[in-house]
Amino acid sequence: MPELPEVETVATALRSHLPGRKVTGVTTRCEKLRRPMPVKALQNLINVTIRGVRRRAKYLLIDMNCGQTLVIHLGMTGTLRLTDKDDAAKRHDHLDLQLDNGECLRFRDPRKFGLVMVVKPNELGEIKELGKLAPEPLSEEFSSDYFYRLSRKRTTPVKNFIMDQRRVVGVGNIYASESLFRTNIRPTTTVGRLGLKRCSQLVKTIKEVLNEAIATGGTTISDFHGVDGSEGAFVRKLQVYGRTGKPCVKCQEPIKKIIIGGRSTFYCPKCQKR
DNA sequence: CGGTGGACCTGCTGGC
DNA sequence: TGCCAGCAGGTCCACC
Repeated sequence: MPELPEVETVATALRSHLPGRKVTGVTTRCEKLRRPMPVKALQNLINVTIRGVRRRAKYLLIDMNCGQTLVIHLGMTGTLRLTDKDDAAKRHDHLDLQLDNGECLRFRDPRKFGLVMVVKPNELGEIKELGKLAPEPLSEEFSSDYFYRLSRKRTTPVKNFIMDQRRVVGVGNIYASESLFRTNIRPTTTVGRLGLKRCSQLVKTIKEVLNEAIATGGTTISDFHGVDGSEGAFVRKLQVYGRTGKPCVKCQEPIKKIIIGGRSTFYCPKCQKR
């Protein structure tokens, strides 16, 4: 799925297309994703103009002129595309917003782990999904001190910790493995045992990896792509993710794959220390 | 509260 | 060639 860089890539693209456009029609083809499709609230967006597009964590926030915000989470397999209004919808195209320029914002999500909500912006913090979110990883609030303080006495593996959206948002399974590889930290390491120096390196590296991924338009694994269908280029910079058995780019040792917290995790057993 | 494991969905693929 | 277990970028909830 889309982790922060992929969502940011989508948000940036939408920002240059959507603001000022008026919604002329809404079509829903699915009753329930992670939550029930808010059909009525979506219908109320007809004839409303789009004010702007923001991102918070892995959520896309499309602010409307009526004072409502359309919240979309892409889950594992969600995509947003701008299509021509005449393009026939395919299986798993769950939501269309027709626009006044003849285009259509189309949300597709085969696995239905995504989320569509319509809320008032001042209620964003009260929504369960958005209320408990941690600082943005690219903000100053996500600092070495913050990380060090928060991780003391925590016994969870460092990989789980950096993927926990209550500690820092936006880091998912790919960038977690990549960030730990670059800092030579083994994913299984108990986070509370990392010293300030390694915490500091990890924080810095997470920012670096996310920024690089944003700069290259994200990572395309199977079905992520930009709103125009383009593919993310960060996939070519992956050093451990999905490289089981292949030589480590630093030491040639075969990359190992293990399961942590139910998720595939990749690391170099020689470079990455406990 | 903290940590873990399963559930939620559908589609693709690797290995027999 | 064909089948199916296993796996997929996320989040939530129940349980210890």
